[in-house]
Amino acid sequence: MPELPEAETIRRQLASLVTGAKVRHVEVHIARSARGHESPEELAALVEGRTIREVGRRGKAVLLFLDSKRPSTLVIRLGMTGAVKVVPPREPEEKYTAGVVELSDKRQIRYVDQRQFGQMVAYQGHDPNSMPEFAGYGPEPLSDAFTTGYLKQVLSRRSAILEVVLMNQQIVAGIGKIYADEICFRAGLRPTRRASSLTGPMRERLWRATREVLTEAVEYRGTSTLDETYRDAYGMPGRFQERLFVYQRAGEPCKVCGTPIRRTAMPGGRGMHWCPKCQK
DNA sequence: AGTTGGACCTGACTGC
DNA sequence: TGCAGTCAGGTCCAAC
Repeated sequence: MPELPEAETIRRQLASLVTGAKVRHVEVHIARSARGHESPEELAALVEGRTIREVGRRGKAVLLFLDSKRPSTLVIRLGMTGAVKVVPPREPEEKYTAGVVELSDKRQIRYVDQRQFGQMVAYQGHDPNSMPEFAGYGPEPLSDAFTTGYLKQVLSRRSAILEVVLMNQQIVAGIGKIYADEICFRAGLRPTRRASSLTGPMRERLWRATREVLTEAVEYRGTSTLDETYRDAYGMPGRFQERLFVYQRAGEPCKVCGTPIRRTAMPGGRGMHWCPKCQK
């Protein structure tokens, strides 16, 4: 599912493909995917006729910053199965195409979302902090605001398990199931352990693992496992699945010590994957 | 306030 | 072969 590395991959590709392009027309094909608006027209009015000045990202969301005079932002939250592609005109439309942004050069930015957990929503202005979806969001894990001091401050007060805390966007933005599992593995910490139980050295390892895993995953252009529908803006799969140590590897031998990887249900019933020998 | 559990959604998979 | 049931998970909301 698209998390920070997948959203960042799409951001970079969109930036090179559509920066400077003008939006001619916007169509909403799945109303649910534009549920933040009263009507498709309301969304279109904030986007049509404007020029894409910059492409940004906040957590797992891709942001198209439009115009500078009457600034607005088109936010695309990818949810579980969202994908954003830039296609030539008259490319056959695939199933679950939720929104189409037609550019004045006739190319289209297509937003496809099979499970429709994602969302396309536009706002006036360019400041993500003023948008309700990002209210209270934690720091970007690859920014300078993400430090071991910050981790101490937020983790020491949390009784929830580490996996849940890592996936909490209010603590740190952009981490979901895949990378929470992988970060815990590389930090040598069980995802089942209470966040407040981490010692200083453990937080140091967690901080380092977070930066390393996410940075490497961006370099590999995200993760596309067998049942992941994730594709980048060119329709290509990512390659980080080659580098997964634990995610979706229950029962398979640990790549470090050979012990079978375990799967434990976390609150809510979702699986956490971890090595009982490498992670304490 | 923090934590937990259910709902949303569809396709893939399992078991009878 | 077919069909019901289960699982997957990002995020919101309700309940404890």
